[in-house]
Amino acid sequence: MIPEATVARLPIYLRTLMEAAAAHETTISSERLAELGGVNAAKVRKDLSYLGSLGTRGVGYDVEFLLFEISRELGLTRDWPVIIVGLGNLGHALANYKGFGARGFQVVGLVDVDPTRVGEEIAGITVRHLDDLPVMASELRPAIGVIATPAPVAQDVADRLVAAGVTSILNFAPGVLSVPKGVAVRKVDLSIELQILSFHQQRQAAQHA
Amino acid sequence: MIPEATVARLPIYLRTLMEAAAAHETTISSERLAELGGVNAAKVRKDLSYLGSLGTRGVGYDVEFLLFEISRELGLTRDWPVIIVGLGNLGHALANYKGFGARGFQVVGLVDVDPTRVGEEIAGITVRHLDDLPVMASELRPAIGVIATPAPVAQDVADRLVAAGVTSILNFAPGVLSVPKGVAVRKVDLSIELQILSFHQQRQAAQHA
DNA sequence: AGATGTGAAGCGGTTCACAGCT
DNA sequence: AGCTGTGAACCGCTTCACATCT
Repeated sequence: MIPEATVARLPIYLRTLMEAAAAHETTISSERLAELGGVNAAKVRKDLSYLGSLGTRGVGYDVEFLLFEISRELGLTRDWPVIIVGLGNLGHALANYKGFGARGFQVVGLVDVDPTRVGEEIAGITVRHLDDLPVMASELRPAIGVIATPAPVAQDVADRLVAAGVTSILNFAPGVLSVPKGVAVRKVDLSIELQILSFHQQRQAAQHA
Repeated sequence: MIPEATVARLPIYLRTLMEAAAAHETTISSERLAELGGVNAAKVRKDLSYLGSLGTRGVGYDVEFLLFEISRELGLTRDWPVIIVGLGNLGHALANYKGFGARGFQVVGLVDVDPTRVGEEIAGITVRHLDDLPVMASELRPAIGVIATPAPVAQDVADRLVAAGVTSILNFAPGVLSVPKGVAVRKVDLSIELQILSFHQQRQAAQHA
């Protein structure tokens, strides 16, 4: 089984390889891949070895081949329909975010509870009511749900998404979500990141005192 | 020294404690704190022990006291001026994000290169040009820089922020930033998160096949 | 009695160093 | 000769289990 930490780095290799491909490099060493990706070369080799024996000793890795293998491993050779719940500041920005659909993530549905927002069209998609989720689920078969709601309703939204068959959730609301086993949750929490930076900032300041 | 992993969890305890305080609980056990924060009780105790001996055996932790101690450790007892660079979709949303300033993070400056955006007023702050950064730095003394630009210019922006005296960076642009030692960088990468979810989604699908 | 604080064991991930292949 | 693939050492974090204190 591929370690979680490795999975989290595969996207980095993917991006790095795309840059290499764009620069017309056909082959790449673990050394160079590591340098471009900001990691250690041994780690690159170990990570890639989990996907199989993909390189050629004495030569390196074939850029195109590796791109394909990683894409396949990450499940990026197919499209994943995405539903965004909560269209405040952030949800709006996400709905309009172009790079979103870039690699196979297709926003297929937008959901909110605010009656003034329901019916609005954002990035070509009409916002529907949270209560419509079951219907939308059978229509759109969403795989990934993005929660961009205020914290207090995030758990309820998560429950509804899970009930609608979503098994992957990207949560921007602060707080812990509890979901059944088999449902993957990734959390993006701005205020946690800022607080971690604050800690470093304070330590930095203490050193200069 | 406090382990990095512990620092990353302190904000979670902080939020949990604020909920407990709001519910008028005056004392809390590691068990309960763990449950609310979605972690293990032994971990809570070990984490908190790095800040000192803050609890009372047989009783638990005093909510208000612990709130203060964690806040202080994270450097949240003072304000950190924040500058946002890049006011596209995301930067805009960030500039308007209220919860941002909630705990001592004050957005003091907005920067872009697009002449059509420079001069625009967002959330009461006038957008200035990237070239003004040195001047803004001496005026505003920013501690934290938020990069919400397209990937290709992120490194240049980071260099300028560092030159302007910023020692903490929150980077929303994909890719690796190289910064001098002593500068802290936290990365928030939407597409990496989605790709990790894609991996789980694919594994999930494989299991149900 | 009850909950903290912590040595020690356990675990996952990183890094080293080199055998093995081209 | 050169670079991959990988066993083994290492490291940091997690978890256990219990001595310690109120």
